[in-house]
Order: sequence, then structure tokens, then C-alpha cells
Amino acid sequence: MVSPEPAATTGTVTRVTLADVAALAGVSASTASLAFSGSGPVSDATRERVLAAASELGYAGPDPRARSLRRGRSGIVGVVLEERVRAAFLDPVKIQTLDGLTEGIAPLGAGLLLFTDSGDPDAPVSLDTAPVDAVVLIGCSPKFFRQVEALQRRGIPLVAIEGAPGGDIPEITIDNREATRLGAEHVRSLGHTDVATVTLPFEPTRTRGELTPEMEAGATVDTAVERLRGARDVFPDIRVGVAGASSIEEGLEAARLLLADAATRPTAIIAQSDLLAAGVIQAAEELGLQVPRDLSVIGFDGIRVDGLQHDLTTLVQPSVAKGRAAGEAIVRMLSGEAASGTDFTSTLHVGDTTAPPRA
Amino acid sequence: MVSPEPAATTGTVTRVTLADVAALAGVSASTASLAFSGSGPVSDATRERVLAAASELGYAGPDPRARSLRRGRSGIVGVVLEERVRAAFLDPVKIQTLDGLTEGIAPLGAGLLLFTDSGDPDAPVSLDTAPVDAVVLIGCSPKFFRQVEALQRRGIPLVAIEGAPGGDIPEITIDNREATRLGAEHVRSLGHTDVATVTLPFEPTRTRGELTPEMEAGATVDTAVERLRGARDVFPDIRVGVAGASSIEEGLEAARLLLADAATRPTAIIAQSDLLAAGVIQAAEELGLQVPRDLSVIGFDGIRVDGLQHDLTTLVQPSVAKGRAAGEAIVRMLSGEAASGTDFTSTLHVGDTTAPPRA
DNA sequence: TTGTACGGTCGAATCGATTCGAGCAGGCTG
DNA sequence: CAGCCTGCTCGAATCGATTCGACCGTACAA
Repeated sequence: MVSPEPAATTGTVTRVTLADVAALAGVSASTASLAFSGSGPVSDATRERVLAAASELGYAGPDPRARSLRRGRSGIVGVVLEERVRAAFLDPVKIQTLDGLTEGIAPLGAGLLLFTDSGDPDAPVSLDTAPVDAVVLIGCSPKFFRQVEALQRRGIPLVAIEGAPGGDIPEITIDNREATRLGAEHVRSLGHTDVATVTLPFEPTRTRGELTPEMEAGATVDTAVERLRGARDVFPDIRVGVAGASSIEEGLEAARLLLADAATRPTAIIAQSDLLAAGVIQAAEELGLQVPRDLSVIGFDGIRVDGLQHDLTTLVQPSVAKGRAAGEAIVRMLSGEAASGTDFTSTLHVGDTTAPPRA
Repeated sequence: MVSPEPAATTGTVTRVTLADVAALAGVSASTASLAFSGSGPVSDATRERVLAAASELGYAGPDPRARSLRRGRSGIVGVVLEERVRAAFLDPVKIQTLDGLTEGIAPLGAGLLLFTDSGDPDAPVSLDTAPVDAVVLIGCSPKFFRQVEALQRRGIPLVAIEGAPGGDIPEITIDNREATRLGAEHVRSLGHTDVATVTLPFEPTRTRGELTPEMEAGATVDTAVERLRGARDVFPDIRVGVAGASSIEEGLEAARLLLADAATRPTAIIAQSDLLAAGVIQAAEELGLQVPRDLSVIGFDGIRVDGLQHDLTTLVQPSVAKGRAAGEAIVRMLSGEAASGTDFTSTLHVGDTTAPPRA
């Protein structure tokens, strides 16, 4: 028997197809397909013949693109992050959320396709032209609403983790306001009355400094707003320093401003993230203040800040569990079940960075 | 005219297809396709008719899976990272590399599909069953060699960024040994003779402590080995502390051991990453040592360590450029051109963490 | 008036795999 | 012995889009 000529393709590479393998093995293409997928009965002898033919022709298995069309599944879950890669992955909470998501979708054997800002205005993010089975939006604004709707019309399951993307989408949330109120209540119960807060940015343009009414009214970032509300539930006149990002450096700068004048210095600072809290601690120690004796500091997130030599008092949010819950919702939706959102709660972890104010 | 019944699919959702839209608009499917893609001549009137029909039927645009099969392109580039998400993205160099990669592939309008360890041994990474146009391996061992070969047989372009994945693949590298030698030479030229080094882990199991001959012989992580060689080129008897990861915490622990005994304390420490260097600096300051007066510290990477209040002396590697180069190689290969690897060099940045040893 | 070029539309084939129902052979049971 | 069941294989249809060459009508130039 003569080896068949491999089928030609539109690319520059002549591609061996399953049909070529089947012909060489002397079986039908459907039998050859079963030999690779194992989804139907094939005798051992036939399977061996097919695999031998594949090996001889250098066939590397079924083409994933053809398979994804026929099966109606690509094995890919899209993840939307509005920022550039370099900004998104500086947030340990996002990293942990992503990690949980990979666990949640593990039953699917699916990969995560990143949709991030590429920095090129001529290459906008395009959710609805990628062959995905489902999409998870992490901390997204309504910016993608049109594309979200298009995906919904296509029956693509969507889940949002925090953010406010719009559309009737299952959402995974945490109790930003209530948790912050808990933390503020803890600070108050220690006896603090001179309290300040260092917040996350109120909008993506990332400004640092005083909080203005305009800034607050135009806020597009829900997290900062809700956490500030929780702090104000306990300390209505709390002094606010806005950070330009969630980072140690920004916490340091914001705290320097808040602590500069010894006469008006707060005895406690509520930071909206653990990284900001670490910066606050650093600023305090730079001024010769001891934490928590001279200044109590509380964070939010419950990540382990690399290099921080304190057991930070903080609101611990279940980042990994959020991601896992989103992944599990995706799995359910893809199997035809309904999925609703999940509201997670954060817990107060009292470490060594809070104490009663000095008499 | 009566609306046609939408074509039935194998899923639970009845899906509107381009054929339905074409029928309603009273044109052929090929004309309807051109109306969406704009890749051929369609009159304005015909296009409007098609778009109106699509809108009426709730058609969200061509199915990406069908499109990817017919076009032979999915618009997806796979990125292989051997670790779990939670470990991979703690490395700022990897984040910057990824960011550069998104820039490099921007002309393709492609997304990045992550292949990472999911933590589930029953769900192994599967490069060759995903509908990708190309694959980039970042810091990978030969672990995926079989799958790499399969992809090559399929004509899928592959590029490696550092690591040693095997196969005849274009590689993007940096001068780990030579750059470290440069840094060590700088330290020597300042007059230091009592020098130690804090290394990255020698194998993925991440052990911390003394470097044993067994550990060194069995090393699977090229980076640590090459950088140690560069240090030994200048200081053959350099004292070695192995860190369990590239983190501030691990640098701190390793440095504590190296600095514990004042009698044998080195006057300079060469750290294999900037994060490790930050930990070394913290350990020194913890002991009341001043940097660089009492201890000189040099890092590697040239990232800006969040919260570090020093201008670190370091070897600056072009992380973003590495990623961008890999992306550009992918673009070339996908357009039928040959691509070779790129060897990048790192540059010494002298900051305020190195000075001559005290007399 | 005739011939050519261009814009627009069409139908058939293609991309490469999977699914599904029909058919056959062999073995077992009543 | 006949009928039923099971394992295996096959061919046709399908997934839903794109490509390509043929065809038609209109306009313009010689």
C-alpha cells in the first residue's frame, strides 16, 4: 500500500490530517477518531494500527481547532483584567484569586486566557472574537458591557468577581463595607478616637492625595468606596489619604503626609490593603514611632506581605475561595445548571499591629 | 417573510448562525460573512440588511470556533509557566516579561492562554490539545519535551524565554553568568574580599540552607547555577547561602545565617535577585549594620522593589524587552519567516547599596 | 456600438474533526 | 436452531464559518 499524500492546507505547512492516518491504517476516519478519543468502542488491534499510522506520518493528534468546533467546547476560560499585565499582577489578591480560579475549573481541564490591556490603543480587548467556553471578569467596570451582552446572547457563561460590569451576571463578592466597619470597631474598642485612613485609588487614573468631593462622587472603583463607607460608619469624620495604587510605596507616601505633624497625628490608621498597611508601618518606624505602641495599624486582605516583620492586624478576605467559587460556578453553568453568585465575608485577624492608644 | 427557525446545536442553547442571518437578510451566507468581516466587497445597502437581520435574531457575530478552524488561526498564544499561578506571579521579572510579550504580539490581536500547574495531579498541563497559534515557554525544564515536539510537528511556532525546554526552539536568553561576574567585579574593585552570595533555589523543591555538592550537581534550575558561576569567576571561595524562593523573606533568612557571627561576617553580599537583596538589606539593618557602610549589597534584575528605601546596586536585565522579543519572534514565525533567538545582556546599575569596605 | 473593467453576489467546496444510526459478525441462551 | 445482544466498523451528516472562482450588471472608453 502506498502512503497517501497529506491533505493540503491554506497555511505554509503541509498538514497531516486524521483522514490521512485513517487511510494509511485502512480504517474509516470515524474509527480513527475513536482510536484517539477513546469515546467509543475500538478493538485493540485497530487502535494499534491507527497509532502506528499516526506515528509513521508524524501526526500529532487531532487538531484542537477542528475539535473545538465539532465538540462545541474549546477548553478555554477567558479572564478579563482591565489593567495591563504589569499592573494587574502587582496585586497579590488578584494573583490568589486567579490561583483559586485554576482550582475551580480544574474539572474542565481548561486553560485561562488572559484579556488585559496591551498598551496599544489600536488593539482593543476583544472578548467576543475569542473561542472561549466561558468568561470571568475580575474587578471590571461597565466598560465591556456591550461585549458581555454579546457573549450572553451566544450562551457563553459569565461570572464576575467583584467590580461592577453590568448585565445579569452571577457575582462573587466580599463584604467590603461591613468588614471595614468591623476593623474600625476593633480600633474604636481599643480606645482610639484620632483615626485616619489610607485608601485605594478611587478611579483608574490613580491619583494620590486628599480626597475631594468630586473624586468621591466620580468614583468608578467600588472597593475603595465601600471600604471608606465602613470606616465612616464608625468614624464619620475620619481623615482620608488617597493612595495612587495598592503598594507599600504608596502607603508610605500617604502615611508620611498623615503623620507629618505631631500635633495632629492620628493614633491609628486604617489602611485599605495590607500592602498599604506595610507602607504605613514603614513610615511610622521611619519617624521613630513604634507600632503598635505609638501608632496602631490595620490592613485589609490577609495576604502575607513579603518582608513584613509584624503579624498584621487585618481583615482576611478569602481570595482563593473567591476564585474557586467563580470557577465552580463556571463548571455548573457549562453543565447546564443555573449558578448564582456568592457573597463571602471577611474575618478580623488581630495581630501585633494594634493596641490601645498611649494615655 | 417569515423568520427562519434558528439552526439547532448540540448544546442546550439554540444558537443563531450566520446562515440564519443570511436567510433573513435574503443574501447568501458568503455575502453575510463578508458583511461581518469586511474582507471582500459588499454594498452598503446589503451590509445594512445583514446587520439588521443579525440584530433582529440576536446574532452576536461569527462563532470564533468555526472561524478559527476555517481561517487556520485562533488568535491565541499559549504561555507555559511550570509553577502554580500563586508562585509564578510572585516573580516581578516574570510579570514584566509577560507584559513585554503582550506588547510583542499586539500586532496579532492575540490573547495569552496560561498553562500553569493547577495543583491537581489528575489535570496535567496539556499544550497539544489547546487551539493555539503559537506557544512561549518561560523558564521551563525539559518536562514538556514530548508535547513541544508534537506542536512542532503541527507547525506551531515555539519560543523559549530562558529555561532549557529542549528541542530546536528559538531562545531568548540573558547573560546570567557574565552579568553576575560584572557585579562581582564591581564589588572586588571596591576592595571587598570577604564576600558571600545568596542564591535562588537550585531545584523546584525549594530548599533553603547550605549548598551541598549533591544539590549543585543535581540542579535543574539554570539561572541559579549560571549566576553562581559568575560570582565564582571572581570569588572562587565565595560563601553560599541558598534561599528557598526569590522573596524578601527568604533573603532575610539566608542573610541572617550569613551575618550571624560577627567574626566571620562578610563585608559584601551578592544576591541573585533584587527581592533577595532587599531581604539581605533588611537583615543587616536589623543587626544595626548600615548599608553600604558596614555591608555592601548587590542584586540582580533591576526591578523596583516595592517599599525599598535604597537605590539598589544591581544587574539590570531587560525583562520587558525579553518578552517583547519573544512576541516579535512569534509574529515573524506566524508570517512564515524564520526566527532565531536573542541573547540579551544586563547592565550594572551602581546605586547606594555598595561602597568600599570599612578599613 | 463594442469591449473591458470593476463592484457585487452567489454556490460549491473547504477547514478537520466528531457524532450517530445502520449494518454485520460472532457468541450465547432458550 | 433461531433470536437476541454486544462489540466493532462504517458512511453520511454535522459543526459554522470562510474562500474562491464564476457570473451578472453597469459604466466608461475607444
